[in-house]
Amino acid sequence: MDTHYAGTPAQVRALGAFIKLLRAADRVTRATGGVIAAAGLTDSRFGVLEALYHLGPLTPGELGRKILKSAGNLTLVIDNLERDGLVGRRHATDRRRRPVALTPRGRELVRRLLPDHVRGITEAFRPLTAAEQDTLAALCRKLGRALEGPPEPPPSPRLRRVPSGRTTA
Amino acid sequence: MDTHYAGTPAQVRALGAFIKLLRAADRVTRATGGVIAAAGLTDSRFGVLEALYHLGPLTPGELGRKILKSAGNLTLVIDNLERDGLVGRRHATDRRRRPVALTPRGRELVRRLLPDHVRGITEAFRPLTAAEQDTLAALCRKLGRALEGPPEPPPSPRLRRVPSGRTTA
DNA sequence: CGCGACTCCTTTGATATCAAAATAATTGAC
DNA sequence: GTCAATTATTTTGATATCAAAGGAGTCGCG
Repeated sequence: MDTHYAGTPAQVRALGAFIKLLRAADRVTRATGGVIAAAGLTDSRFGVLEALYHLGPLTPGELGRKILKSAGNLTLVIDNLERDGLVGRRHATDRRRRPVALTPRGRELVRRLLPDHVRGITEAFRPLTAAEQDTLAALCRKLGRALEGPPEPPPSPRLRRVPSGRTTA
Repeated sequence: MDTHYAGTPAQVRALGAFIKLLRAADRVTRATGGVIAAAGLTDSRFGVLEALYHLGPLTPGELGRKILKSAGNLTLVIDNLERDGLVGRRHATDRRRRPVALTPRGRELVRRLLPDHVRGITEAFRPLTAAEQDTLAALCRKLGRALEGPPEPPPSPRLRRVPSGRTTA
């Protein structure tokens, strides 16, 4: 849908780019979702499995930061993956942080799906030349990086607490 | 997250573009969602309101095709908007197709939110130059169009039905 | 050693999302 | 006029999503 908004040229341009960006993302997601859906997975589940496949066991907090899901959502997604025997929660020294790891079955599923999934993505991007794909990636990266917000500071030694109220806003 | 996939150069390139496209779309959605959320709306609700604002009353089927939501989802989203007094379902000659229209209150809400929403989008895209925004839009459009699938054929005269079974797959 | 501050994850409540099935309405052949 | 085929929307069931609240666990000050 073209924009119907009557604004400044900068606004019309940004709105047009915004709509087309979201549409393209939606289209490629739908175009490439078949392999995942055929395996009985959802995008979110596959995202969790894929992250664990590439990076090894991760705590829910680490997973949430990697794949940009809220803690509450991840609890449910991990619960369902565990129920299906694709991941397992491990115990660790710090019992607040429970790493999630792939089971052998989960690892095998990702190993089997990834090549087809990647082939599907490559096929979906075929309408763009290699140079166009590089340009698209560079622009998306520039935009995404700028909107990332400042990186979280590394964990610092605890501040001494003061008697009156919290130290944070 | 950079790709960790060891594939052909074309695959690595497409995968990189894919990830960055989805990340950028996610980032701009989150960056621009504040105005909508502050008004107590979700992205989907606002999408419905915005489509009705620009295009006038639409049936759920037409809305679904415009904003790419399933019929079942739209029923719920429209139900909630109707409950909140922002849209109304109308009766039509063909009682299967019930157009949805903005109420005066819904129209006023969109009229009030749109300028701020568009300003937010323009601000979010500021990290890209005007030329870069145009290039991004053109590439996304090219990609999105290619993945659209053939447009639905216009409604055609009914085929004569044959006695044995259905004519469609 | 006790306890408050803080971290991490789970639970809760509401909403969104889809596919599939069900229901309601229309259309046209016989 | 009847009825099968078709169209459009709703309902159902399962899952995903978030924000906020709650529970479990850790840490360091006094």
